Amino acid sequence: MTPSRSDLPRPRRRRRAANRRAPAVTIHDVAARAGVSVATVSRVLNRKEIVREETTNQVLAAAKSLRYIPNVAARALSIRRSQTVGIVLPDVHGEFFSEVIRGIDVAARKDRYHILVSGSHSDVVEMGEVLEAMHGRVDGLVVMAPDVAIDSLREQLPRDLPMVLLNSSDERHPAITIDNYGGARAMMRHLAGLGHKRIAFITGPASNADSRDRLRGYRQSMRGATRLEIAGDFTEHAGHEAVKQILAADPRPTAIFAANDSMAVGALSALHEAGIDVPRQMSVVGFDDIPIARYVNPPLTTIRVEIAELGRRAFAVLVETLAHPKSRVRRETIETTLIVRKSSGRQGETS
Amino acid sequence: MTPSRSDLPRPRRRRRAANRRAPAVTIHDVAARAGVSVATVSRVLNRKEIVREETTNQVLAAAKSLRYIPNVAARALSIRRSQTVGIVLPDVHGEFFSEVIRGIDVAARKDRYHILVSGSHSDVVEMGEVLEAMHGRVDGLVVMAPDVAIDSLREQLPRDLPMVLLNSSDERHPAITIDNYGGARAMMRHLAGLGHKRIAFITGPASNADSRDRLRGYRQSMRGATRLEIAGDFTEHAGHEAVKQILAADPRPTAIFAANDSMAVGALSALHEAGIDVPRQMSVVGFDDIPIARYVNPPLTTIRVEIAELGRRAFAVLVETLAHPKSRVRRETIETTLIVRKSSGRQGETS
DNA sequence: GCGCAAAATGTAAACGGTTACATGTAACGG
DNA sequence: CCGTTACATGTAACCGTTTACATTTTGCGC
Repeated sequence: MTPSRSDLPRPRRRRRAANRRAPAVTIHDVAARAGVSVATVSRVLNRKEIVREETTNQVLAAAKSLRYIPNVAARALSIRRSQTVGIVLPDVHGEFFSEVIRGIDVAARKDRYHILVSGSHSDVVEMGEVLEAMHGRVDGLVVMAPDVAIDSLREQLPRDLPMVLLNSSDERHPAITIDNYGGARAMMRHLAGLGHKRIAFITGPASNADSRDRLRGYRQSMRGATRLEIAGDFTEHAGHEAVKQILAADPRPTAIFAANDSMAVGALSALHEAGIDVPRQMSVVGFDDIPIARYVNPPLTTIRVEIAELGRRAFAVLVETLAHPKSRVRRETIETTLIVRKSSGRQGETS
Repeated sequence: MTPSRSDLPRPRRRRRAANRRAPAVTIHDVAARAGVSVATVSRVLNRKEIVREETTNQVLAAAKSLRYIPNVAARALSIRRSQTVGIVLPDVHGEFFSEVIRGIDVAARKDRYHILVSGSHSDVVEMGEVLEAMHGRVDGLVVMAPDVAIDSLREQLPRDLPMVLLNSSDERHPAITIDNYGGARAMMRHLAGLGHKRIAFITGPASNADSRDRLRGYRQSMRGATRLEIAGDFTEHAGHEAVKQILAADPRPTAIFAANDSMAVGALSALHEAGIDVPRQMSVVGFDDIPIARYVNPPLTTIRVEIAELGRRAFAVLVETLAHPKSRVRRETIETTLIVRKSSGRQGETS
C-alpha cells in the first residue's frame, strides 16, 4: 500500500517534459506575480465579482507587465461556450462569398461574437471533417450547403449544436432564404414588358437551391413559350460559353437571363466579342446585384439581393436560437428588388 | 484537520449544476459504453499505440453508436497545438480577399490544417481583439495589415506565436510580398511602348504597402514627365470618381494606370458613361488580374498576381516556421506577369 | 476587545481531452 | 511452477480557465 508518489500534493509542475514551444504566460503566472490566487485574477479580468481596488490594480499591473493574454480555448472549455459562430460554405464563387461573410462578421462583432470560417468544400465528406473540426470551438453554425448534403450533415453534427441554414430547404432547422422565385418572376415580367418573347436562361448548378428556384420562376413565366435552357455553374466562364449555344439557336432569343450576375458578366463579354450590341440586339440580365454589376459595360440589369443582409439575418436568428433553444424553428425570406440598368432594352430596337 | 469532503476520490460528477445546453457526448461516455478506460478510447481514436483488435472494435462501435465527436478545443488545450492557423485581414475588397483565403485554405487542407478567418478590421484596436480571440485556438497566423499597425500588433501578440506577414515590411517576421514595384515598372514600359507619355495614376490607400510600391514604380518611370496622381482606395467607386478629375486635366492624359483592377473597372465604367472610347481615346490598365478582369469590356490589360499563390506560399512558410522555429526569417517575393488585353492601345489612334 | 455579518480571497473540482507511468496479463523458457 | 518479458490496459496528472464552496479578513456595534 505504499504509494510510490508523495502523499503530499505537490506544487503544480509547470511543464511536462516533451513540450516543444516556449511556454506562454498563464493566469498562474499572473497570480504568482501579483501575490494572489488564480481565482482572484480571473475575477478581476472578468469584472464579475467585487475585488478590492488595490488588489485589482496589482493584478492588472501584473497582467500587463507579463503581457498576459487569456487562452480563449481553455476558457471556452471551462464555461462551455466560445462566443464564436462557425460559417461553413461550399465552393462559392467570388463576391457572393465575401459579402455573406462580411454580413455575418459585422453583425457578430456588434454582439461581441467571433467567427470561424471554412469555405471551398466540394463534398459531403469534407464538410463533415470541417464540422468535426469546429466541435468545441463554436456555439452555433451558419451553413450553406447543397441541400442533398444537409441530411447526412445532420448525422455528423454534435447533437444540439444550433445551426442556421442559408438557402436550403430543410424542415428541422431555421433557415434564411432569398425570394428567388419571386425575383425571377419579377425579372421575367420586366423582360416581357420590354416585348421579349424568346428568352434564354443560363442555369446555375442543379444541386443549388437558389439556382433551382430561379429556374422555376423562369419556367413558370415561360409557360406555353419555347424555352431555351443552358446549363451553367455560376462562373463567368460558364456564362461566356453559354452564349455560343444561344447565338446558334434558331430562332435566336432576344434576351438572356442568367441565374446569377457572374454568368451574366461572362455572357456580356462573349456577346461583345461576337460583335453583338447589348441591349440593342440582345438584352442580358442577371441576379444578385454583386458590386461589380453596376460597373460592367453596359451596366447590368439585375435582381438585387442584399447579400450582406442575408448573413446578418442568419446571425441574428442563430443568436436568438442560442438564447432560446426551444423557440420554434424560424424561417425568414429576404425580398428582392428589380434593378433596371442599361443591359436590358426594348425588343425590336434591333439594327 | 478533518477534511470537510470525503477522503475517498468521488466518481467524477458529470455536470455541474448551472449548465445550460444539453450534455454533449464525451470520451468518458464512450469509455463507459465500451467497458474500457478513457486512455484506451483515446489510443484507438488516435491510432497511436497498439490496442487489441477486439478492443478497438468495441471502442469504435461505442463511439459510433453514441455519435461521439471529439472536442477539438479540449484536445488543443491538452496537446498544446490546434492544427489550425489564423488568418487576419483588414477590410480588403471583394475578390482579392476571397482569393487569398482560398489559396491558404487549399494548402492548409492538404496538410490537415484548418483555418480560422477574421476579416474587415479597420483599426488596430479591433485587430488586437481579434488576435486575442485567437490565442489558444491557432498555432500560427497569417496577417495582412496596414504596416503602421504591425508594431503595435506585435505587442498584443502572445510571445512566440509564429506569424507570417502578407505584403508588409517588417524585419522580424517572415513575409510574402508581391513584386509590386517590378510589376508597375513593367506596366509603365508597356504603356511607353505604345507611345503614351501623359499617364495618370489612381493610387490605393496610403497605408497599404502594395499600394505604395506600385506608386513608387509609377513615379520612377515618370521621372522627368508631368505626373497626375489621383488618390483612391482600391474600390470601384474610387476608380469611377477619379475619372472625372482625369478628364478635366489639361492636357488630358492618354492613359490611366489604376493601382488595382477594381479601380480600373470603375474607371472603365465612368469612361463609357462619358462616351470616351477605350482604348482608342484612352487606355486603361490595372493591377492584380482578378477573375473579372478578362470579362469586362474591353477586357483589361493588367499585371497578373497569383493571389491564391500568395496565400499558398504564406501557409507553406508558416508551417515551415512551426516545424523549425529557429530557422531564419524567410521573405519571399511573388513575381508578376504583364497581361495585355484590349483596354490598352497605341497612343494617337484617336479619332 | 469581542462577536458576528459581510466582504474579499483562496482552494480545488471541473471542462474534455492526452499521455507518463503503473499495473495486469499472457506467453515462454527453464 | 516460477520469473521474465512484451504487450495491453488502467490511473491520474496535466493543459489553462471558471466558479462553488470554504476560509480568512474586515468593519461595525456594543
